[in-house]
Parts: sequence; structure tokens; C-alpha cells
Amino acid sequence: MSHFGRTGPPDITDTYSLLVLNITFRTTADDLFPYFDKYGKVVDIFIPRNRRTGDSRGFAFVRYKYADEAQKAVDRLDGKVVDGREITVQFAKYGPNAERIDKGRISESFSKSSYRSRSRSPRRRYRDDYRDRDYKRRSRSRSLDRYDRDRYRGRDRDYRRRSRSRSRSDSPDYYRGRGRGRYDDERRGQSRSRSMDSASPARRSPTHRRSASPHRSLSPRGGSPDRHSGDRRSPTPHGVSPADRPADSRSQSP
DNA sequence: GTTGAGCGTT
Repeated sequence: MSHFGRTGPPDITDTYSLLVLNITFRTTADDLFPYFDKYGKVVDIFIPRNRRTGDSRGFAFVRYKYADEAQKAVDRLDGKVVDGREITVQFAKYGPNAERIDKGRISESFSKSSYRSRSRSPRRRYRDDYRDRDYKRRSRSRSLDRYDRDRYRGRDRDYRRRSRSRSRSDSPDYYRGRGRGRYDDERRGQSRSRSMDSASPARRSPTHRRSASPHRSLSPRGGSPDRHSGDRRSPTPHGVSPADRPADSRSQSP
């Protein structure tokens, strides 16, 4: 039983869904199974993943067959350290279709008569699908979702700061890399190859220098770091020299 | 290689 959520929702009519938050991004359904299975009969475990990257979002849904077992798991597994991180287990408040559920159990099935109740759903079913291609072309003022908000949070400060001090014409990579709206997720393989050979020389130059610059600053006394330099240079006699770069350029050139 | 509020797929 290692295939959870791969075949889609089996049957959530008589199952109780538990929401597991604060789990690691590397935790899989199989990892959570032994934890929840010990406290009750786990019907299915599903971990929402990103459509583009495929990485876990950091939370999972565990469905129990009985409410008493689910409650037990919430009380026992809530605050339990899994994979080195404390997880949060609680009853799901919303169903797979954004419908309100009671105690993790769906209060209303999607029958013909349920359509009338659906008018009350204040929540949208869409989350990441429409945002991925609409948010960038439309306007970012709509409010960034958790996916983009996370990435922008770390890149935003650097991104804006550089724009002020440095001109865009100075960084041709700006249009291909950050200008697209996002920098990774689903980038083309060919773009990456060219970046390594074409636009690399300009960026790789400062990269090598940083090894020597900070090293000297941290050792104003001198004399001591001499031993380290000698040993570290041995494994790298050549290859890091920029003089070899032109040689590769002609090979890469068509 | 990174991140951390929240509510889900065939």
C-alpha cells in the first residue's frame, strides 16, 4: 500500500479527512502512513503537490475510516515531531471540492440537490492553475498566492535593490531570467544549457574572486592562511583559470 | 540546495 492518492479520490463519502500541516517538504504519504496507521484505519493519504515543480506544499490530508480514530490521531499526532519537524494535525474544514465538511466528514454529498447549496460556497475552487498564467499577464496587484509569495519574498528585496542601483542594460540576463515573472519552476532545458556557456563568463568572473576576497579580509594577520591556500590549491591546479575560457568558446561556437 | 501560512488530486 504505497500508492496513496495516485489513483485519485477512492471514496470520501464515509471517511473522515484530517489536515496535517507543518510537515516537511520532503515528507511523503508513505512517511505519514505509519504514524497515522498506528492510531486507526487510514483509508487514504493525499499530499497536494505543485503542478509545475511537483514538490510537496508542506501539508497532507489523511482520511480515516472512523471518526473516533481520527480524533485519536489528532490528539496524539498533533504536535508530534515527524522528519524533524513538528506537525499539526486537525480536522479538515473544507472538502476536496471546497465544500464545508463536518468533523472531517462531508456533510453534504454532491448530489443533484446539492447544487442549490453550492451557491453558498464563498470559496473558489481554483488555486494555482489559473494564477500561474493569469497573475503575471494580468496584474500582480491581485495578491500573490502562497506559492509565489514565498519565492518573491526572498527574491523581492534583492530584485528591487539591484534595479535601483544597476541598469537593466547591464544585465541582459534580466529579461530571460527574472523578466519572465518567475525564475525557475518550469524553465526550458535549452535555456539552461546556453546560460552555462554564453552568459556565464560575465557572471562567473566575480564568483571566483569571492573566494579570495573574503578570505583575505577575514585574515588580516596573514601567515596563517598560507597553509590552507597551499593545500586547497593542490586539488585545483587548473580549470578555474579564466585563461581557459576562450578556448571553450570557440568549441561552443557554431 | 533554499522556503513555512494554510485546506486536496484522477
